Amino acid sequence: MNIETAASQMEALGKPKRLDIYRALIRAGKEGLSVGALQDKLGIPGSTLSHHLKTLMIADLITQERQATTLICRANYTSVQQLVDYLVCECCIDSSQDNADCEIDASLTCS
Amino acid sequence: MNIETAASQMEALGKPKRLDIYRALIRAGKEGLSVGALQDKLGIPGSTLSHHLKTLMIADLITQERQATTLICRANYTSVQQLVDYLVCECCIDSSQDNADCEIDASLTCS
DNA sequence: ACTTTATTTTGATAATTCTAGAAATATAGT
DNA sequence: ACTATATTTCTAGAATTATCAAAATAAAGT
Repeated sequence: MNIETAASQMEALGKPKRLDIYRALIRAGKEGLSVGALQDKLGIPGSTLSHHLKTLMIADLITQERQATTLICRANYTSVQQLVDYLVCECCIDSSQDNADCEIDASLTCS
Repeated sequence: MNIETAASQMEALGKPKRLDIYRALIRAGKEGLSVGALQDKLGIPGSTLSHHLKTLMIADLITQERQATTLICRANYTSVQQLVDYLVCECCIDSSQDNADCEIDASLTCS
């Protein structure tokens, strides 16, 4: 992971509509969702949705697989994990203090 | 956490310079870094740096504390954790498949 | 070939954002 | 009050981005 990649991924997730799209795909799991299903679910015009999906694709945050005329979109779980790692996994390494009580907790506690 | 907040935080981290600033603060730990120290370390002009810090502040990703004439900046560890939770913690909930083998791993394995 | 369905590309406009020099402000020491 | 240090605000130009209607493309059924 380099900083340009990480920043472009963050940027891709940095607009409410694209974050919405991405989270819908995270929720959808392995089955994914077609472009049309996303369009119905989120109420975004096709051309706009297509642009946003392209941005997420270029950032390697989602994948697409064609099934006849429909395109199935899926979240790329590996890349988001690497992104999160890049963001927080060097916590406190430049600190001269004792890091034992570093406030950041690397284990996510999903509620 | 709502989608506007999450998106604005992602957007704040979505430019290489700001991500660099943020990661420098993550690495610095509780001690934090002054604006001037960041300027020296990253080679960013003062006015540009100040704008970026303001963006990170508004997004609640960092905090600032004045010590005489210098401003100490620190990463807000709580907010980034909430952000990561928001991003991945609803993984697969809309899936009709068995989620047991969901590919996403909620526990970060920092290497 | 034609039609239908699904999605992307084109193109154009509006809006936002990045950047950094110059000037202004804030704080504290002399 | 004056000076020095640290940081922010002002300003403006360049660059990027978001949006979506309309046209184009892709795939498969009739």
